[in-house]
Amino acid sequence: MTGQRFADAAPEDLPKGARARNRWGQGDRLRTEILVAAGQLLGELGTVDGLTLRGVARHVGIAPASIYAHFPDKSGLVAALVEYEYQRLVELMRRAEAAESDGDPLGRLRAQLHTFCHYSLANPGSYRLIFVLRPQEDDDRRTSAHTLVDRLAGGLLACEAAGARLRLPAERAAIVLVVGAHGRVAISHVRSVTATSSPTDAERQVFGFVDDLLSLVFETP
Amino acid sequence: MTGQRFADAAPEDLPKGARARNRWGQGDRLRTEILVAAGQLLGELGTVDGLTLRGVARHVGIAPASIYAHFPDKSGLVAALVEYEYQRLVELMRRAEAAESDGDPLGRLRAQLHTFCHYSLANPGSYRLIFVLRPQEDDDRRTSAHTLVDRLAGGLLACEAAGARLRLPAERAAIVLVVGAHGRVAISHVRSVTATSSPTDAERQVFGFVDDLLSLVFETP
DNA sequence: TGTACATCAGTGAACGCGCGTTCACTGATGTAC
DNA sequence: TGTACATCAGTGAACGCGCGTTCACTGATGTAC
Repeated sequence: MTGQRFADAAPEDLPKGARARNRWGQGDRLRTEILVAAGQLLGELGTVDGLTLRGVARHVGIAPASIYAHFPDKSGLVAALVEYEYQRLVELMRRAEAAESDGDPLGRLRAQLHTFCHYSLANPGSYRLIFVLRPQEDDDRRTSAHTLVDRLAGGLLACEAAGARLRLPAERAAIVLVVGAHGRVAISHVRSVTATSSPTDAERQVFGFVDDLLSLVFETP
Repeated sequence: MTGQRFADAAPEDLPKGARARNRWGQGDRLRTEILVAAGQLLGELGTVDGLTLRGVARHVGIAPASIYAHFPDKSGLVAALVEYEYQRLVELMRRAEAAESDGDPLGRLRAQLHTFCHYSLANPGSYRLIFVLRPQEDDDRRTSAHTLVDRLAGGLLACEAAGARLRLPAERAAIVLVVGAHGRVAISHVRSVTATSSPTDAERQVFGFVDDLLSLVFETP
Protein backbone atom coordinates (compact mmCIF):
# COMPACT_ATOMS: atom_id res chain seq x y z
CA MET A 1 0.00 0.00 0.00
CA THR A 2 2.81 2.38 0.83
CA GLY A 3 5.04 0.93 -1.85
CA GLN A 4 6.03 3.94 -3.88
CA ARG A 5 7.00 3.38 -7.46
CA PHE A 6 8.06 6.86 -8.41
CA ALA A 7 10.47 9.13 -6.63
CA ASP A 8 8.29 12.19 -7.07
CA ALA A 9 5.40 10.72 -5.15
CA ALA A 10 6.41 11.75 -1.66
CA PRO A 11 3.58 11.04 0.76
CA GLU A 12 4.94 11.71 4.21
CA ASP A 13 2.38 10.67 6.78
CA LEU A 14 -0.09 8.39 5.12
CA PRO A 15 -2.62 7.30 7.72
CA LYS A 16 -3.07 3.58 7.47
CA GLY A 17 -6.60 2.67 6.57
CA ALA A 18 -7.91 6.19 6.32
CA ARG A 19 -6.94 8.37 3.41
CA ALA A 20 -6.32 12.05 3.97
CA ARG A 21 -8.06 14.31 1.53
CA ASN A 22 -5.67 16.27 -0.68
CA ARG A 23 -5.27 19.99 -0.17
CA TRP A 24 -6.69 22.68 -2.33
CA GLY A 25 -5.13 22.78 -5.80
CA GLN A 26 -3.53 19.38 -5.35
CA GLY A 27 -6.41 17.32 -6.58
CA ASP A 28 -4.21 16.06 -9.39
CA ARG A 29 -2.26 14.00 -6.91
CA LEU A 30 -5.11 11.53 -6.74
CA ARG A 31 -4.72 11.02 -10.45
CA THR A 32 -1.22 9.67 -9.95
CA GLU A 33 -2.29 7.65 -6.96
CA ILE A 34 -4.96 6.02 -9.08
CA LEU A 35 -2.49 5.22 -11.85
CA VAL A 36 0.00 3.74 -9.41
CA ALA A 37 -2.69 1.63 -7.77
CA ALA A 38 -3.97 0.49 -11.14
CA GLY A 39 -0.43 -0.46 -12.12
CA GLN A 40 0.02 -2.47 -8.94
CA LEU A 41 -3.29 -4.24 -9.35
CA LEU A 42 -2.40 -5.00 -12.94
CA GLY A 43 0.81 -6.54 -11.69
CA GLU A 44 -1.07 -8.72 -9.25
CA LEU A 45 -3.83 -9.74 -11.61
CA GLY A 46 -1.61 -10.18 -14.65
CA THR A 47 -4.31 -9.16 -17.08
CA VAL A 48 -6.21 -5.98 -17.76
CA ASP A 49 -9.58 -7.70 -17.77
CA GLY A 50 -9.52 -8.38 -14.08
CA LEU A 51 -8.87 -4.71 -13.51
CA THR A 52 -11.99 -2.93 -12.24
CA LEU A 53 -12.65 0.66 -11.29
CA ARG A 54 -14.08 -0.53 -8.02
CA GLY A 55 -10.97 -2.59 -7.36
CA VAL A 56 -8.70 0.36 -8.07
CA ALA A 57 -10.83 2.59 -5.86
CA ARG A 58 -10.65 0.01 -3.07
CA HIS A 59 -6.88 -0.17 -3.45
CA VAL A 60 -6.47 3.59 -3.26
CA GLY A 61 -9.01 3.92 -0.47
CA ILE A 62 -11.51 6.15 -2.24
CA ALA A 63 -15.05 5.90 -3.54
CA PRO A 64 -15.42 4.49 -7.07
CA ALA A 65 -17.11 7.70 -8.12
CA SER A 66 -13.98 9.70 -7.29
CA ILE A 67 -12.16 8.22 -10.23
CA TYR A 68 -14.45 10.10 -12.60
CA ALA A 69 -12.99 13.43 -11.55
CA HIS A 70 -9.73 12.37 -13.18
CA PHE A 71 -10.63 9.99 -15.99
CA PRO A 72 -13.60 10.05 -18.35
CA ASP A 73 -14.33 6.34 -17.95
CA LYS A 74 -12.67 2.97 -17.56
CA SER A 75 -11.10 2.89 -21.01
CA GLY A 76 -9.75 6.39 -20.38
CA LEU A 77 -8.06 5.15 -17.25
CA VAL A 78 -6.56 2.18 -19.08
CA ALA A 79 -5.27 4.42 -21.88
CA ALA A 80 -3.67 6.73 -19.34
CA LEU A 81 -2.18 3.74 -17.60
CA VAL A 82 -0.56 2.52 -20.83
CA GLU A 83 1.02 5.92 -21.36
CA TYR A 84 2.14 6.20 -17.76
CA GLU A 85 3.76 2.77 -17.65
CA TYR A 86 5.39 3.15 -21.04
CA GLN A 87 6.96 6.45 -20.05
CA ARG A 88 8.24 4.79 -16.91
CA LEU A 89 9.90 2.05 -18.93
CA VAL A 90 11.48 4.45 -21.42
CA GLU A 91 12.82 6.58 -18.60
CA LEU A 92 14.40 3.53 -16.97
CA MET A 93 16.03 2.52 -20.23
CA ARG A 94 17.36 6.01 -20.85
CA ARG A 95 18.91 6.10 -17.41
CA ALA A 96 20.43 2.66 -17.83
CA GLU A 97 21.99 3.72 -21.11
CA ALA A 98 23.31 6.96 -19.68
CA ALA A 99 24.91 5.07 -16.80
CA GLU A 100 27.26 3.28 -19.20
CA SER A 101 30.33 4.83 -20.71
CA ASP A 102 30.08 6.47 -24.11
CA GLY A 103 33.02 4.43 -25.27
CA ASP A 104 31.23 1.13 -24.75
CA PRO A 105 28.31 1.01 -27.18
CA LEU A 106 27.78 -2.73 -26.67
CA GLY A 107 27.58 -2.13 -22.93
CA ARG A 108 25.03 0.64 -23.47
CA LEU A 109 22.99 -1.67 -25.66
CA ARG A 110 23.10 -4.54 -23.21
CA ALA A 111 22.17 -2.25 -20.34
CA GLN A 112 19.04 -1.18 -22.18
CA LEU A 113 18.08 -4.71 -23.11
CA HIS A 114 18.56 -5.88 -19.56
CA THR A 115 16.53 -3.00 -18.22
CA PHE A 116 13.77 -3.86 -20.63
CA CYS A 117 13.81 -7.48 -19.46
CA HIS A 118 13.98 -6.47 -15.84
CA TYR A 119 10.97 -4.20 -16.15
CA SER A 120 9.06 -6.85 -18.07
CA LEU A 121 9.72 -9.48 -15.44
CA ALA A 122 8.97 -7.16 -12.55
CA ASN A 123 5.78 -5.76 -14.10
CA PRO A 124 4.21 -8.52 -16.12
CA GLY A 125 0.78 -6.97 -16.15
CA SER A 126 1.94 -3.57 -17.33
CA TYR A 127 4.29 -5.17 -19.80
CA ARG A 128 1.53 -7.23 -21.33
CA LEU A 129 -0.75 -4.22 -21.38
CA ILE A 130 1.80 -2.17 -23.29
CA PHE A 131 3.17 -4.76 -25.68
CA VAL A 132 0.61 -7.50 -26.00
CA LEU A 133 -2.81 -6.05 -25.40
CA ARG A 134 -2.00 -2.56 -26.59
CA PRO A 135 -5.37 -0.95 -27.40
CA GLN A 136 -6.17 1.21 -30.37
CA GLU A 137 -3.40 3.56 -31.32
CA ASP A 138 -3.38 6.80 -33.31
CA ASP A 139 -2.47 6.03 -36.89
CA ASP A 140 0.37 8.47 -37.15
CA ARG A 141 1.88 7.38 -33.87
CA ARG A 142 4.29 4.53 -33.69
CA THR A 143 3.67 1.55 -31.48
CA SER A 144 5.74 1.09 -28.37
CA ALA A 145 7.42 -1.90 -29.91
CA HIS A 146 8.31 0.26 -32.89
CA THR A 147 9.91 2.89 -30.70
CA LEU A 148 11.89 0.21 -28.95
CA VAL A 149 13.17 -1.23 -32.21
CA ASP A 150 14.36 2.23 -33.18
CA ARG A 151 16.23 2.64 -29.90
CA LEU A 152 17.99 -0.67 -30.25
CA ALA A 153 18.73 -0.21 -33.94
CA GLY A 154 20.47 3.01 -32.94
CA GLY A 155 22.48 1.10 -30.37
CA LEU A 156 23.45 -1.53 -32.92
CA LEU A 157 24.59 1.12 -35.39
CA ALA A 158 26.74 2.62 -32.67
CA CYS A 159 28.32 -0.79 -32.20
CA GLU A 160 28.98 -1.04 -35.92
CA ALA A 161 30.52 2.40 -35.90
CA ALA A 162 32.81 1.14 -33.16
CA GLY A 163 33.97 -1.73 -35.35
CA ALA A 164 31.62 -4.64 -34.61
CA ARG A 165 30.14 -6.52 -37.57
CA LEU A 166 26.47 -7.48 -37.77
CA ARG A 167 25.20 -10.59 -39.50
CA LEU A 168 21.93 -8.81 -40.34
CA PRO A 169 20.98 -5.23 -41.20
CA ALA A 170 20.67 -3.18 -38.01
CA GLU A 171 16.92 -2.90 -37.99
CA ARG A 172 16.37 -6.59 -38.65
CA ALA A 173 18.82 -7.39 -35.90
CA ALA A 174 17.02 -4.99 -33.58
CA ILE A 175 13.76 -6.77 -34.32
CA VAL A 176 15.38 -10.07 -33.48
CA LEU A 177 16.48 -8.63 -30.16
CA VAL A 178 13.18 -7.02 -29.18
CA VAL A 179 11.11 -9.92 -30.33
CA GLY A 180 13.40 -12.47 -28.77
CA ALA A 181 13.45 -10.67 -25.45
CA HIS A 182 9.70 -10.25 -25.66
CA GLY A 183 9.16 -13.93 -26.32
CA ARG A 184 11.58 -15.06 -23.68
CA VAL A 185 9.97 -12.85 -21.08
CA ALA A 186 6.52 -14.10 -22.02
CA ILE A 187 7.67 -17.67 -21.53
CA SER A 188 9.09 -16.71 -18.19
CA HIS A 189 5.75 -15.25 -17.19
CA VAL A 190 4.05 -18.53 -17.96
CA ARG A 191 6.65 -20.49 -16.06
CA SER A 192 6.52 -18.33 -12.98
CA VAL A 193 2.89 -19.21 -12.46
CA THR A 194 3.80 -22.80 -11.69
CA ALA A 195 7.51 -23.16 -11.13
CA THR A 196 9.01 -21.94 -7.88
CA SER A 197 12.28 -20.61 -9.15
CA SER A 198 13.25 -17.33 -7.58
CA PRO A 199 12.73 -14.12 -9.57
CA THR A 200 16.50 -13.75 -9.69
CA ASP A 201 16.71 -17.13 -11.37
CA ALA A 202 14.19 -16.08 -13.97
CA GLU A 203 16.13 -12.90 -14.52
CA ARG A 204 19.41 -14.72 -14.95
CA GLN A 205 17.84 -17.04 -17.48
CA VAL A 206 16.30 -14.22 -19.46
CA PHE A 207 19.53 -12.25 -19.42
CA GLY A 208 21.33 -15.35 -20.61
CA PHE A 209 18.92 -15.77 -23.45
CA VAL A 210 19.21 -12.17 -24.49
CA ASP A 211 22.98 -12.41 -24.44
CA ASP A 212 22.77 -15.52 -26.59
CA LEU A 213 20.72 -13.53 -29.00
CA LEU A 214 23.21 -10.69 -28.99
CA SER A 215 26.07 -13.04 -29.69
CA LEU A 216 24.13 -14.64 -32.52
CA VAL A 217 23.50 -11.32 -34.14
CA PHE A 218 27.17 -10.41 -34.39
CA GLU A 219 29.84 -12.10 -36.49
CA THR A 220 32.18 -14.21 -34.42
CA PRO A 221 35.62 -12.59 -34.64
CA MET B 1 -19.81 0.97 -20.41
CA THR B 2 -20.91 4.00 -22.35
CA GLY B 3 -23.21 2.07 -24.62
CA GLN B 4 -25.19 0.88 -21.68
CA ARG B 5 -28.06 3.17 -22.48
CA PHE B 6 -28.76 1.49 -25.77
CA ALA B 7 -28.46 -2.04 -24.45
CA ASP B 8 -31.96 -1.86 -23.05
CA ALA B 9 -33.40 -4.65 -25.16
CA ALA B 10 -31.16 -6.61 -27.48
CA PRO B 11 -32.74 -10.03 -27.90
CA GLU B 12 -30.64 -12.51 -29.81
CA ASP B 13 -32.74 -13.35 -32.82
CA LEU B 14 -31.37 -16.77 -33.54
CA PRO B 15 -33.32 -18.93 -35.93
CA LYS B 16 -35.37 -21.19 -33.73
CA GLY B 17 -34.86 -24.37 -35.68
CA ALA B 18 -31.14 -23.79 -36.28
CA ARG B 19 -29.97 -26.55 -34.02
CA ALA B 20 -31.50 -29.98 -33.92
CA ARG B 21 -31.35 -31.91 -30.72
CA ASN B 22 -28.80 -34.75 -30.82
CA ARG B 23 -29.99 -38.34 -30.91
CA TRP B 24 -29.87 -40.80 -28.10
CA GLY B 25 -26.33 -41.76 -27.11
CA GLN B 26 -24.82 -38.88 -29.07
CA GLY B 27 -25.02 -36.30 -26.34
CA ASP B 28 -21.24 -36.06 -26.41
CA ARG B 29 -21.45 -34.32 -29.74
CA LEU B 30 -22.56 -31.15 -28.00
CA ARG B 31 -19.35 -31.25 -26.00
CA THR B 32 -17.29 -30.87 -29.14
CA GLU B 33 -19.66 -28.26 -30.52
CA ILE B 34 -19.19 -26.25 -27.37
CA LEU B 35 -15.39 -26.52 -27.57
CA VAL B 36 -15.35 -25.48 -31.21
CA ALA B 37 -17.63 -22.52 -30.51
CA ALA B 38 -15.52 -21.51 -27.53
CA GLY B 39 -12.43 -21.68 -29.71
CA GLN B 40 -14.03 -19.50 -32.34
CA LEU B 41 -15.21 -16.95 -29.80
CA LEU B 42 -11.76 -16.94 -28.28
CA GLY B 43 -10.38 -16.18 -31.71
CA GLU B 44 -12.76 -13.29 -32.15
CA LEU B 45 -12.33 -11.85 -28.69
CA GLY B 46 -8.59 -12.41 -28.47
CA THR B 47 -8.63 -12.96 -24.75
CA VAL B 48 -10.09 -15.56 -22.45
CA ASP B 49 -11.63 -13.01 -20.12
CA GLY B 50 -14.20 -11.90 -22.63
CA LEU B 51 -15.25 -15.49 -23.00
CA THR B 52 -18.53 -16.18 -21.20
CA LEU B 53 -20.62 -19.30 -20.83
CA ARG B 54 -23.62 -17.36 -22.00
CA GLY B 55 -21.74 -16.17 -25.06
CA VAL B 56 -20.66 -19.68 -25.92
CA ALA B 57 -24.20 -20.95 -25.42
CA ARG B 58 -25.51 -18.18 -27.68
CA HIS B 59 -22.96 -19.09 -30.33
CA VAL B 60 -23.88 -22.76 -30.25
CA GLY B 61 -27.57 -22.03 -30.06
CA ILE B 62 -28.32 -23.69 -26.73
CA ALA B 63 -29.34 -22.63 -23.26
CA PRO B 64 -26.50 -21.64 -20.93
CA ALA B 65 -27.56 -24.36 -18.53
CA SER B 66 -26.92 -27.02 -21.16
CA ILE B 67 -23.18 -26.50 -20.86
CA TYR B 68 -23.25 -27.95 -17.37
CA ALA B 69 -24.10 -31.38 -18.71
CA HIS B 70 -20.64 -31.49 -20.28
CA PHE B 71 -18.38 -29.34 -18.13
CA PRO B 72 -18.37 -28.89 -14.36
CA ASP B 73 -18.09 -25.10 -14.55
CA LYS B 74 -16.47 -22.30 -16.51
CA SER B 75 -12.92 -23.09 -15.51
CA GLY B 76 -13.55 -26.70 -16.46
CA LEU B 77 -14.59 -25.59 -19.90
CA VAL B 78 -11.51 -23.42 -20.27
CA ALA B 79 -9.23 -26.24 -19.15
CA ALA B 80 -10.81 -28.58 -21.68
CA LEU B 81 -10.44 -25.90 -24.32
CA VAL B 82 -6.71 -25.60 -23.66
CA GLU B 83 -6.27 -29.34 -24.04
CA TYR B 84 -8.41 -29.45 -27.17
CA GLU B 85 -6.59 -26.63 -28.92
CA TYR B 86 -3.15 -27.83 -27.93
CA GLN B 87 -3.85 -31.29 -29.32
CA ARG B 88 -5.03 -29.67 -32.51
CA LEU B 89 -1.76 -27.76 -32.86
CA VAL B 90 0.42 -30.77 -32.12
CA GLU B 91 -1.48 -32.85 -34.65
CA LEU B 92 -0.96 -30.17 -37.30
CA MET B 93 2.76 -30.04 -36.58
CA ARG B 94 3.08 -33.79 -36.72
CA ARG B 95 1.40 -33.89 -40.09
CA ALA B 96 3.53 -31.06 -41.44
CA GLU B 97 6.67 -32.89 -40.36
CA ALA B 98 5.51 -36.16 -41.85
CA ALA B 99 4.78 -34.44 -45.16
CA GLU B 100 8.48 -33.64 -45.64
CA SER B 101 11.03 -36.16 -46.80
CA ASP B 102 13.03 -38.09 -44.22
CA GLY B 103 16.21 -37.06 -45.99
CA ASP B 104 15.63 -33.36 -45.40
CA PRO B 105 15.76 -32.73 -41.65
CA LEU B 106 16.03 -28.97 -42.07
CA GLY B 107 12.91 -29.03 -44.22
CA ARG B 108 11.10 -31.05 -41.59
CA LEU B 109 12.15 -28.55 -38.94
CA ARG B 110 11.11 -25.56 -40.99
CA ALA B 111 7.77 -27.14 -41.79
CA GLN B 112 7.03 -27.54 -38.11
CA LEU B 113 8.11 -24.04 -37.26
CA HIS B 114 5.99 -22.60 -40.04
CA THR B 115 3.00 -24.66 -38.98
CA PHE B 116 3.42 -23.38 -35.46
CA CYS B 117 3.51 -19.79 -36.72
CA HIS B 118 0.60 -20.37 -39.05
CA TYR B 119 -1.56 -21.75 -36.27
CA SER B 120 -0.54 -18.94 -33.94
CA LEU B 121 -1.46 -16.30 -36.47
CA ALA B 122 -4.73 -17.93 -37.43
CA ASN B 123 -5.81 -18.60 -33.85
CA PRO B 124 -4.47 -15.78 -31.74
CA GLY B 125 -6.91 -16.35 -28.91
CA SER B 126 -6.23 -20.04 -28.57
CA TYR B 127 -2.53 -19.46 -29.00
CA ARG B 128 -2.45 -16.93 -26.20
CA LEU B 129 -4.57 -19.19 -24.04
CA ILE B 130 -2.16 -22.07 -24.49
CA PHE B 131 1.18 -20.27 -24.33
CA VAL B 132 0.65 -17.01 -22.55
CA LEU B 133 -2.20 -17.41 -20.14
CA ARG B 134 -1.78 -21.12 -19.53
CA PRO B 135 -3.63 -21.81 -16.30
CA GLN B 136 -2.44 -24.05 -13.50
CA GLU B 137 -0.69 -27.13 -14.70
CA ASP B 138 -0.02 -30.47 -13.03
CA ASP B 139 3.44 -30.45 -11.56
CA ASP B 140 4.65 -33.61 -13.21
CA ARG B 141 3.36 -32.55 -16.61
CA ARG B 142 5.45 -30.47 -18.93
CA THR B 143 4.22 -27.17 -20.22
CA SER B 144 3.21 -26.87 -23.84
CA ALA B 145 6.21 -24.66 -24.49
CA HIS B 146 8.41 -27.33 -23.00
CA THR B 147 7.00 -30.02 -25.25
CA LEU B 148 7.56 -27.78 -28.22
CA VAL B 149 11.18 -27.13 -27.29
CA ASP B 150 11.70 -30.87 -27.12
CA ARG B 151 10.20 -31.38 -30.57
CA LEU B 152 12.41 -28.72 -32.11
CA ALA B 153 15.54 -29.80 -30.25
CA GLY B 154 14.97 -33.23 -31.78
CA GLY B 155 14.69 -31.64 -35.20
CA LEU B 156 17.91 -29.70 -34.65
CA LEU B 157 19.77 -32.84 -33.58
CA ALA B 158 18.58 -34.51 -36.74
CA CYS B 159 20.08 -31.62 -38.71
CA GLU B 160 23.37 -32.01 -36.87
CA ALA B 161 23.37 -35.72 -37.58
CA ALA B 162 22.97 -34.80 -41.22
CA GLY B 163 26.07 -32.63 -41.08
CA ALA B 164 24.87 -29.14 -40.16
CA ARG B 165 26.73 -27.28 -37.43
CA LEU B 166 24.96 -25.42 -34.65
CA ARG B 167 26.35 -22.30 -33.01
CA LEU B 168 24.57 -23.22 -29.74
CA PRO B 169 23.72 -26.49 -28.01
CA ALA B 170 20.57 -27.99 -29.52
CA GLU B 171 18.25 -27.27 -26.64
CA ARG B 172 19.39 -23.67 -26.31
CA ALA B 173 18.97 -23.22 -30.02
CA ALA B 174 15.49 -24.74 -29.82
CA ILE B 175 14.60 -22.27 -27.09
CA VAL B 176 15.82 -19.44 -29.32
CA LEU B 177 13.54 -20.70 -32.09
CA VAL B 178 10.41 -21.24 -29.99
CA VAL B 179 10.84 -18.05 -28.08
CA GLY B 180 11.67 -16.05 -31.15
CA ALA B 181 8.70 -17.37 -33.07
CA HIS B 182 6.52 -16.80 -30.05
CA GLY B 183 7.67 -13.23 -29.69
CA ARG B 184 7.39 -12.48 -33.38
CA VAL B 185 3.87 -13.82 -33.50
CA ALA B 186 2.87 -11.84 -30.44
CA ILE B 187 4.14 -8.67 -32.10
CA SER B 188 2.19 -9.56 -35.19
CA HIS B 189 -0.96 -9.93 -33.12
CA VAL B 190 -0.51 -6.44 -31.76
CA ARG B 191 0.13 -5.04 -35.21
CA SER B 192 -2.87 -6.67 -36.78
CA VAL B 193 -5.17 -4.78 -34.44
CA THR B 194 -4.19 -1.52 -36.09
CA ALA B 195 -2.33 -2.12 -39.32
CA THR B 196 -4.26 -3.22 -42.37
CA SER B 197 -1.74 -5.60 -43.88
CA SER B 198 -3.27 -8.79 -45.15
CA PRO B 199 -2.91 -11.95 -43.08
CA THR B 200 -0.70 -13.34 -45.82
CA ASP B 201 1.61 -10.39 -45.37
CA ALA B 202 1.82 -11.03 -41.66
CA GLU B 203 2.55 -14.65 -42.37
CA ARG B 204 5.30 -13.84 -44.82
CA GLN B 205 6.92 -11.50 -42.31
CA VAL B 206 6.76 -14.03 -39.52
CA PHE B 207 8.13 -16.77 -41.73
CA GLY B 208 10.94 -14.45 -42.75
CA PHE B 209 11.75 -13.72 -39.17
CA VAL B 210 11.78 -17.37 -38.24
CA ASP B 211 14.05 -18.14 -41.16
CA ASP B 212 16.39 -15.34 -40.05
CA LEU B 213 16.46 -17.01 -36.68
CA LEU B 214 17.20 -20.38 -38.19
CA SER B 215 20.06 -18.99 -40.23
CA LEU B 216 21.48 -17.29 -37.16
CA VAL B 217 21.44 -20.48 -35.21
CA PHE B 218 23.58 -22.37 -37.72
CA GLU B 219 27.20 -21.75 -38.64
CA THR B 220 27.61 -20.12 -41.99
CA PRO B 221 29.40 -22.62 -44.22
C1' DT C 1 -12.11 42.83 10.73
C1' DG C 2 -16.11 39.44 9.82
C1' DT C 3 -18.92 37.15 6.78
C1' DA C 4 -20.99 35.54 2.54
C1' DC C 5 -20.02 32.90 -1.16
C1' DA C 6 -17.27 30.13 -4.69
C1' DT C 7 -14.55 26.39 -5.38
C1' DC C 8 -12.53 22.35 -4.42
C1' DA C 9 -11.90 17.07 -3.24
C1' DG C 10 -14.40 13.58 -2.61
C1' DT C 11 -18.80 10.63 -1.01
C1' DG C 12 -22.96 7.36 -0.67
C1' DA C 13 -26.65 5.40 -2.60
C1' DA C 14 -28.74 3.99 -6.42
C1' DC C 15 -29.42 2.33 -11.39
C1' DG C 16 -29.47 -1.24 -14.93
C1' DC C 17 -26.68 -4.90 -16.79
C1' DG C 18 -24.56 -9.37 -17.89
C1' DC C 19 -22.52 -12.78 -15.54
C1' DG C 20 -22.07 -17.96 -13.44
C1' DT C 21 -24.81 -21.18 -11.53
C1' DT C 22 -28.97 -23.85 -9.76
C1' DC C 23 -33.18 -26.30 -10.11
C1' DA C 24 -37.38 -28.15 -11.33
C1' DC C 25 -39.05 -29.26 -15.72
C1' DT C 26 -40.13 -31.20 -20.72
C1' DG C 27 -40.52 -33.92 -24.48
C1' DA C 28 -38.42 -37.38 -27.31
C1' DT C 29 -36.39 -41.97 -27.52
C1' DG C 30 -35.22 -46.27 -25.92
C1' DT C 31 -36.22 -50.79 -22.99
C1' DA C 32 -38.70 -54.41 -20.04
C1' DC C 33 -42.42 -57.31 -19.58
C1' DT D 1 -48.47 -56.89 -29.36
C1' DG D 2 -49.15 -52.70 -26.08
C1' DT D 3 -47.81 -50.05 -22.39
C1' DA D 4 -45.35 -48.48 -18.38
C1' DC D 5 -41.24 -46.68 -17.20
C1' DA D 6 -36.22 -45.25 -17.52
C1' DT D 7 -33.11 -42.54 -19.71
C1' DC D 8 -31.59 -39.13 -22.45
C1' DA D 9 -30.76 -34.13 -24.38
C1' DG D 10 -31.75 -30.03 -23.34
C1' DT D 11 -34.79 -25.84 -21.40
C1' DG D 12 -36.60 -21.53 -18.89
C1' DA D 13 -36.79 -18.91 -15.12
C1' DA D 14 -34.74 -17.44 -11.29
C1' DC D 15 -30.91 -16.26 -7.81
C1' DG D 16 -27.29 -13.30 -6.02
C1' DC D 17 -23.20 -10.86 -7.40
C1' DG D 18 -19.94 -7.33 -8.88
C1' DC D 19 -19.59 -4.36 -12.41
C1' DG D 20 -19.50 0.76 -14.72
C1' DT D 21 -21.68 4.82 -14.25
C1' DT D 22 -24.74 8.75 -12.56
C1' DC D 23 -26.29 12.19 -9.45
C1' DA D 24 -27.35 14.92 -5.71
C1' DC D 25 -24.71 15.79 -1.77
C1' DT D 26 -21.02 17.27 1.98
C1' DG D 27 -17.64 19.44 4.30
C1' DA D 28 -13.31 21.77 4.10
C1' DT D 29 -10.67 25.58 2.14
C1' DG D 30 -10.00 29.59 -0.28
C1' DT D 31 -11.53 34.62 -1.84
C1' DA D 32 -14.14 39.17 -2.21
C1' DC D 33 -15.84 42.99 0.02
